[in-house]
Amino acid sequence: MRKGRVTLKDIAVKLNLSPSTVSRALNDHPAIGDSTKKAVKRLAEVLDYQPNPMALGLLQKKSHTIGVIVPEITSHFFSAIITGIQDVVGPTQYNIMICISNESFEEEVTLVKKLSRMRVDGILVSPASGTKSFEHFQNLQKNEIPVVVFDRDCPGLDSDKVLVDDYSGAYQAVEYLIHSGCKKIAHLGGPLNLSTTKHRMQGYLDALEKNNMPIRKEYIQHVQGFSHNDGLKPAKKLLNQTDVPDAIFAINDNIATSAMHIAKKNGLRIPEDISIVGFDDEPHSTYFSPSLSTVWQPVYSMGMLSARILLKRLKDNNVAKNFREEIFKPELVVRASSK
Amino acid sequence: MRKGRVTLKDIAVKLNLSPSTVSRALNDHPAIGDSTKKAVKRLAEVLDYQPNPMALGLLQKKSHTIGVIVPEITSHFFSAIITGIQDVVGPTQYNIMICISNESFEEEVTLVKKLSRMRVDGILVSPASGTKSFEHFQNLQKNEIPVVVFDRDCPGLDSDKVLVDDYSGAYQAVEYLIHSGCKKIAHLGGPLNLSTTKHRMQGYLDALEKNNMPIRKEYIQHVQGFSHNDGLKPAKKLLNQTDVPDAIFAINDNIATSAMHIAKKNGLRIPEDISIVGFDDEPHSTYFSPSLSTVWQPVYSMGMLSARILLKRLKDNNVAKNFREEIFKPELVVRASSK
DNA sequence: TTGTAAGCGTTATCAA
DNA sequence: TTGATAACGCTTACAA
Repeated sequence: MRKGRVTLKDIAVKLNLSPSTVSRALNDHPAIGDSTKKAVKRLAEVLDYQPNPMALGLLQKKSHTIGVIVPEITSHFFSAIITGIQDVVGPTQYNIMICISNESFEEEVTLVKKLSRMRVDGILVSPASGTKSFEHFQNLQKNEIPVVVFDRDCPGLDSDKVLVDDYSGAYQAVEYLIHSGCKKIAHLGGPLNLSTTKHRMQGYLDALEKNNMPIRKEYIQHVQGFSHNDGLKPAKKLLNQTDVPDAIFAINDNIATSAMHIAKKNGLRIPEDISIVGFDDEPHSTYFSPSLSTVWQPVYSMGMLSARILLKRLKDNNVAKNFREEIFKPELVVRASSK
Repeated sequence: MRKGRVTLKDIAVKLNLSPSTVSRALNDHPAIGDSTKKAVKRLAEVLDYQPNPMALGLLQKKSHTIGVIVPEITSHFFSAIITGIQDVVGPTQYNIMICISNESFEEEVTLVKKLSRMRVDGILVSPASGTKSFEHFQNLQKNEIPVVVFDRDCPGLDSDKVLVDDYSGAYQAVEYLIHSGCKKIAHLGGPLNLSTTKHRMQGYLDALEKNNMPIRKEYIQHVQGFSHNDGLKPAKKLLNQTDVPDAIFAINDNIATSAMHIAKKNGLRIPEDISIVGFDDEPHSTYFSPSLSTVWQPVYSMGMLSARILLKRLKDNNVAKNFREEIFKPELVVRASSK
């Protein structure tokens, strides 16, 4: 009695009832008398009864837990998505297990296995930049664990998806640079196999082409990761050539700051000599000098929608086989780092 | 058979064994024959058997889950701590459930209840800035859930603690400002009831006093939250008075950037007219212009140690009643925002 | 309106 | 060396 938590049985004994009656009373079963219901609920309250989720889970073959796999949490981008997810899932019966893959395919696979072993009811995932194959996600689906992919697409994977029109965001940014008079627009692209990298790159290329601007290979560099340091070397390559670009469209805000750093170091004035545009609209980007022009994405909404789609699927017992694909529109935000 | 996951029983049936034998074989019980062990393990491998953690949890009254409560995850500070925790806990049998209180006492209480209901085996927590009472943590302890507090102290709460010598960090920073010739050193403090706020403030006050500098009330302002925007108003109050400070020691890097922002706007040169020092050493602080002087904290180590202490306690069945209190030393990092 | 009993998947105890 | 059984806490037919 002193040991361990209060159980249904404890309440049953104290009230001279059977555990099943207590269970039904707490679950507002119609066949239970009002007086017993009240008595049970009162005692449960007093004893601070908390149903054991493991017993429930075992019985219902559900963990009531949703796994969330993100590449990292330091950026506002992913942490805002997580906030969106939490705000939707929080009020429900589900718990969230946040896992960080550190942009590593291997860690992602490990996490997926772990979550699968845990019997999570569903998974929200934005794949690592190193992720090229999606077997691990398909294994989840084989185990009837629904997967919702967000932000970074997994081409070929049949699942619900909540994405951003990266192509449009990039196109907007580059077309704006063109219209502002830039003639030599460079691109600092992301890790090569990411869908976001590809789509933004395509937006960049198409914007140039549609505006009859030449595509110059030496104006395209790719970073290996998304942190400031990852951008320094590629930015140097871009800015240390004889025919210096007069604009850089960067894969994200961090990399844009790498470009700003190198540009300043090389004595270039921003935006007079070179315009710089990022992607993501990280909060602190506003406070750099000059403040960074960038492409905003509806991150919070993405998180919420991803969670809602998963919850709906769980509610419907994962029967619907028609997967949803939702695509959000990003928006260019012009600040002081561009003309 | 087709439905649901592979269980011990499935394996047992296929091999004409009893479930208990299979269980023992998988757990390398000495009394099981080598040949059966091999057969069982092989089949388990083939069938991709994954033990059901809920069954185990029910039996052992353990969830094998550790709850982590942090006020936010956007700062490098907390996300690095989380990384430290993950790196220690990841290789063990335990899972981590990361929860974000959004600096709100109410949300923190809700999270604690949720984790308690979940039967987490232990909790690592850094309290919200709104948290003044610690009953919710004491309730956990009553339920024999060990609590390790990190970074932000809970005065009066008996538990393991992993803290930083904020006093020393602040003292170092302010004394350095004094030695560099600043005469009018202001402080942008944090939310009032946080231990970190108090200790850094005391370090600031003592450094002034020990160096025979006057303490001027009008040079002390407090922010309500830790984001850039929270710092703008207090920074204005500090910098829009007639006798403008020639140095600001800010509670963290975000707030320091608020001060930088207002200082620049007011036409002050940094560091010629005013020195600014932050706290936390956020990675992007290096890339502001001028790069920010700040106080570094061993965040990753803090996360690792907190996790290790909790794991140790779990291993020892939470018997030891002598709580550990570990205090890390922070270090001043001088960059370009100060003389 | 309430109680009984079975079962979810696993391990530990006892017996064989 | 292995098997049968009970137990963990809960829900749900089925019975009363």
